[in-house]
Amino acid sequence: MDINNEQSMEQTILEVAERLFLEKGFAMTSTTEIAKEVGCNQALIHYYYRTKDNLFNVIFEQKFKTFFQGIFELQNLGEIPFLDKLKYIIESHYDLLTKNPKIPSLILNELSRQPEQLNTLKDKLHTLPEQLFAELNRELQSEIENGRVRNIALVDLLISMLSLNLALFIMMPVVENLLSLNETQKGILITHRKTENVEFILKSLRP
Amino acid sequence: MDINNEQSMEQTILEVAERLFLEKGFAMTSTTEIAKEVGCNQALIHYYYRTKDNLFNVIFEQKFKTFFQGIFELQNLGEIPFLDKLKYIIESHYDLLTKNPKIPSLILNELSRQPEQLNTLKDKLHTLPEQLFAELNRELQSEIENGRVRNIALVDLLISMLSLNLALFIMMPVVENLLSLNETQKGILITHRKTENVEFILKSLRP
DNA sequence: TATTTATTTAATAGACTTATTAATACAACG
DNA sequence: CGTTGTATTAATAAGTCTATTAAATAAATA
Repeated sequence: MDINNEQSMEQTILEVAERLFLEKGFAMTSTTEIAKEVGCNQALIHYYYRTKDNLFNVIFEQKFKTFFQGIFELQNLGEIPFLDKLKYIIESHYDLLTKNPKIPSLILNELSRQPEQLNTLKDKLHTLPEQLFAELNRELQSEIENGRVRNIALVDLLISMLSLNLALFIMMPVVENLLSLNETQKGILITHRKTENVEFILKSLRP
Repeated sequence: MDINNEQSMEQTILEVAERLFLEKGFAMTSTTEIAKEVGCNQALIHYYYRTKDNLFNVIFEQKFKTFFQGIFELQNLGEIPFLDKLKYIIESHYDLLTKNPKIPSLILNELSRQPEQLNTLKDKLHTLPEQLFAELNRELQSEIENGRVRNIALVDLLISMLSLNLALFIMMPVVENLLSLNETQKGILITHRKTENVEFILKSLRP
């Protein structure tokens, strides 16, 4: 496990902990186990991170940010047509999920463990999506008025987009097992559902 | 907690355990805590159910069955048009989720804890969906050929349906918190998304 | 080199967990 | 009434988990 010649212990612990927390969640991962995988003494975990909670929150906060900032940083889209923009947003979001397939489950599981955490995190996300929403809404209304998109509320559209993208990744551990998918097949499914989701949404928006 | 004058202890334990497992998951619920909520001695849990694992699996299996049988028992639909049938399936599924909003999270969380469990459960679900799928596929193909539905694979349609229905309930704990929804508002959202999902899907299927 | 500082370990306290066992209360029944 | 079987409890073994402390080692610095 530890051919981490050059890497600092502190960093190695963080990485191992991240992997284990993502795999098995907070409750099912012990500092003892992290230490064993790192190949160090268990006290060292506490030396660097004081408490298990703290270690977890360091990781969690980082993942949370990665994730939500990834969703909202949709600048430099400029003046492309609305539906193209939508396609781009769906695909970016899907790509983000593909790169971080286990973050959603982590967030959903652990936020119900410590719901207060949400308020702390809400503040730290000053990347206010309001602006983005407002602009998208303006464009959507314009498309509807011009008869290029059927009548639909932005919030409903966004929930549907989010649902279609997110669900596959949340269900993946079960799907994988149930259908006995190997890595290749899993990859094919993921790639396929990306285009499928875009098509499904755009087709639904036709006037 | 226990004005369970007439109910047997064995049953009370099961019900309290069910509630706690659904609320907080397997790892975060101790037999000590279950006993405390039931108002009995902790040894009694083990007297009736031997191990915590066993108690959990009794509950889990039952929920798993409730859930998947609920999905697949779509008899007596008879000769109604394909799109009506689809609407009915989506709505039934959504109603099932509304009645059991926490089961999906339970299944997703705990199946990754003990993946072997899936094989056991797979066998017990002899309600083979193959027949249903075959029939649905026949009807879908017919609709496509007759130009009443755009070209789409059944499996993709089903995944999209499942995703749209499931995602809201899985995200609900976070959504609820993030938007500070009270029970009423939550109910409104859930009701609204039911019709929205049906519309979103049917609109997408237009040729 | 000597001394301070940072890293790492061994040992362990203290809390909690699951599970078992033996003892007790309670019921039914002959 | 006394006996038998079930339901329930108290006590506790054995293990794990987090966190702390003091000692040992390694690194840095003067």
